[in-house]
Amino acid sequence: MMSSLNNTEIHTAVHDLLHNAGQRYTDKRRAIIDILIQAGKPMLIADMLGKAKKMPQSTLYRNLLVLEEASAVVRVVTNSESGCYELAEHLMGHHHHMVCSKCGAVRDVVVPEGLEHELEKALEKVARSEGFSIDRHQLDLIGRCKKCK
Amino acid sequence: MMSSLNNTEIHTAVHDLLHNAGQRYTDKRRAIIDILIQAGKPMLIADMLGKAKKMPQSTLYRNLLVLEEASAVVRVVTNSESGCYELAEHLMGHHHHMVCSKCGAVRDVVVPEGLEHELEKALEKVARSEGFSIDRHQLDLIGRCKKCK
DNA sequence: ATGAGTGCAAAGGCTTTGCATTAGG
DNA sequence: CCTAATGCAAAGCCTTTGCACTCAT
Repeated sequence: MMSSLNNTEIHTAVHDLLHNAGQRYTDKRRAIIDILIQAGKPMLIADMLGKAKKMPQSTLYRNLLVLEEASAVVRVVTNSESGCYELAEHLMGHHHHMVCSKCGAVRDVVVPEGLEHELEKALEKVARSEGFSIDRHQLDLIGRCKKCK
Repeated sequence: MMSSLNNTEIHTAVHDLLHNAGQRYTDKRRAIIDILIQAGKPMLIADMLGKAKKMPQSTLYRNLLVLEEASAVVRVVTNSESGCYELAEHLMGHHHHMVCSKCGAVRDVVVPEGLEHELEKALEKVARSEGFSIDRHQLDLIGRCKKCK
């Protein structure tokens, strides 16, 4: 049901996603995807600007919106001062986040599939009774990482 | 394990929390807590400013930080443009959020206690193996509400 | 050629800060 | 009395927008 792709497959998938959205897979967009692949975790916009030193802010911001619209990346909600993005779930696999409330570090975490499935069933049931239709869920563990404990 | 308090009990509890933190329970802070009690759900800073018409922005922002520091309120992370706060869990009871990705409406939702407990156990186990200590978790269902479906 | 994508700089919007005034204990 | 809290305005910071230039098809 769930799988992550290798780097080449990811680029191909993103190319297709953009193409279907009537967008081009330009060098800058490829560079952004490469950064997210290499990081393997959610990246702050501030950090992405540090990694891609030649990329103007406006280009990064605009392309993140395009990539999000095409479902290649998702914006991760955090309490950080700057925006945070990662590859979409169908590229990364379903997972959750451990967020350090002190230093802001984010690590990916996977819960047992059985429990995940049970949780989804329960959430679906509650949501249906409220007339709410679920697109996805986001689970964050907030606490202290090894360094900040 | 799970309980919500009545309004008077909440004010008393907040008073004690602030007192323990060496802070005073002033009129403005009480007004903020009243707004959150009345709303019964997470409130955007923008909306709180609308409710408390006489409160300057700086007073609201500063007091939210004080109340958060004293564990009376928590900042809810959203993709909204402005900050979002609600009463802390020990005042509200543990719950999760259904967030409409179109209109931004937030509803509280409670999952069966058994499942919640099982989930916590599993999360604790994963976190421990990473040297991460969990303070709390946040689970959001993202989708469409009845109106926006 | 022709519209999408890019770069630079300026504008926008939410949040924080400085400082003088007021109030709670 | 004395420090914390408040109010107003200005400054900060992240993000968005305008416009001219460049690139890919």
